[in-house]
Parts: sequence; C-alpha cells; structure tokens
Amino acid sequence: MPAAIDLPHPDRDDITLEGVLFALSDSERLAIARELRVGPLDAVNCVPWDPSMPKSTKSHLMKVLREGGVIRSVPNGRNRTLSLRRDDLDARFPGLLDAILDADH
Amino acid sequence: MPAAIDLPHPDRDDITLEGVLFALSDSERLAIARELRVGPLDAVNCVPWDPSMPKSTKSHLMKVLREGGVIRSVPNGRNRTLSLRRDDLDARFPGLLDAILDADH
DNA sequence: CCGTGAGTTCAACTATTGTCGAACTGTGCC
DNA sequence: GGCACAGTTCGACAATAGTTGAACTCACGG
Repeated sequence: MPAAIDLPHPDRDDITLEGVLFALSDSERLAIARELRVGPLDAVNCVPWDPSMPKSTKSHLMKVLREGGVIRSVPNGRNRTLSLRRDDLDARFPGLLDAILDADH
Repeated sequence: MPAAIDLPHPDRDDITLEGVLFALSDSERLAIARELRVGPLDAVNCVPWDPSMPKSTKSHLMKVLREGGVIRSVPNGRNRTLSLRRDDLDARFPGLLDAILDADH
C-alpha cells in the first residue's frame, strides 16, 4: 500500500476519551502531537528525533494517533500531511488537548 | 500483605504526563477516578459496578492509578481510603484533570 | 485470642502492544 | 516507461499489560 492511499479516520463522534488518552500516553506519539501543534506537517519533515527508526515503526505510530482520532493523515503527493484534529477534539473534549500539550515536559 | 500497609506513591514532581494519561486510558480506571471526584471514598464502597470482580484485579486497578500518581491510597482500618491527587495534578498539569473528568462519556 | 474481612503479593497465564524486515504500491521526476 | 521515494501492510517475534486463584497480613469484633 502506497503513501497516497486514503486511510480511515474515526468520525468526530466516534472518538473516545480513552482512545485519545491512550494514543497520547506514549512519549513518541506525544512528541508527534506536540510537533503538529504549530500546524500541519508532512510526515517526512516530522519525527526528526529519530532518523534511524524503521518506516514501519513510524507508520505504526501514525496509525495509533490516527485511529485514536488525534491526527488526520492525508495523502499529499508521495508524502502524507499530518495535522492535529484540533476542531474535533476541542468540540468533543473541551480543553483537553491544550491541557495535554501545554503540560510540563 | 495486608490492607493496612503504606504503599509507595510517586512524589508530585515524579508524576509524568504519560503515566497519568495511561492510567486514565482505561474505562474502569477512568470510572474510579470519576467516582472519586466528589471526594475520598473507601475502596469497599467504590467500584460498585462490578461486584464479581476478583479482589486481585481491583487491587491491580488501584495500583496502576496509584503508581501513575492519579490517586492516593491510604490505610484506614481494614479498608483503604482512595482520593484523587487533585492538588498535585492541578499543580503539575493545570486543567488536565478537569478536562478529562468533565469529558463527555 | 480467634475468626472474618479487606487488600496486597506472587506466579502463571492470556491478551494486547510494540518492533522491524520484507514485499508492495501510488507519485513525481527524468 | 523506468526508477527512486514515502508509507502501508503483513507476519513473526519481543515486550508489556491485564486476569485470576492462592497464600498471606493486618485490623476489627466477638
């Protein structure tokens, strides 16, 4: 499967609190979410903190974030543009995303 | 080991965001935290939603919440009084606890 | 002081997650 | 068209997390 396929994202109402918390309960996934805070980013330009990580592992990280409803991952040429689902998350769980991303690290 | 032993709790500064998110990323643990919202509760009176759950399993749930820094668990006679570590969590991660516990379920 | 009650620990097991190589597929550039 | 690039999927394995019964410990009430 290519980089340019349309992957399934949960609808806003299907995003669960548990799913979001789980997705962000891992340091690396949390770091990705924090990177996306300033705006969408191509996956290629993201994740600069470990260039040696195999692509299948990166793909898996993105998958958990995507399936948890935390990020949106859309094809963009041969890349993928990742973005936070801020509107959906803010609507569904007000204050949650900022509380998490603002948190002391 | 009895019900009345002093179990280790992480210091405020040792509580990690990831640990808190992980502890609360499970429906049952989240439900316990929500029950404790109104105030401390003896473990016996808590967890009314599944009386058939083995005690070792309940003990494990409490352990994860305690080690994650979400709850405090102090001996109280032959029970254990559970309470949210609201002061510590609010100090360390402002807004996080309310955002989570207020969230739509 | 003995029995009961509440909760912890241990050990074994199951189940869920994470890691990574290999094979594969659209996309863009020549 | 051909080729390299970015990511996905699959499968196998490692690692972590959840479940539970049994043995144990302390506190309370007779």
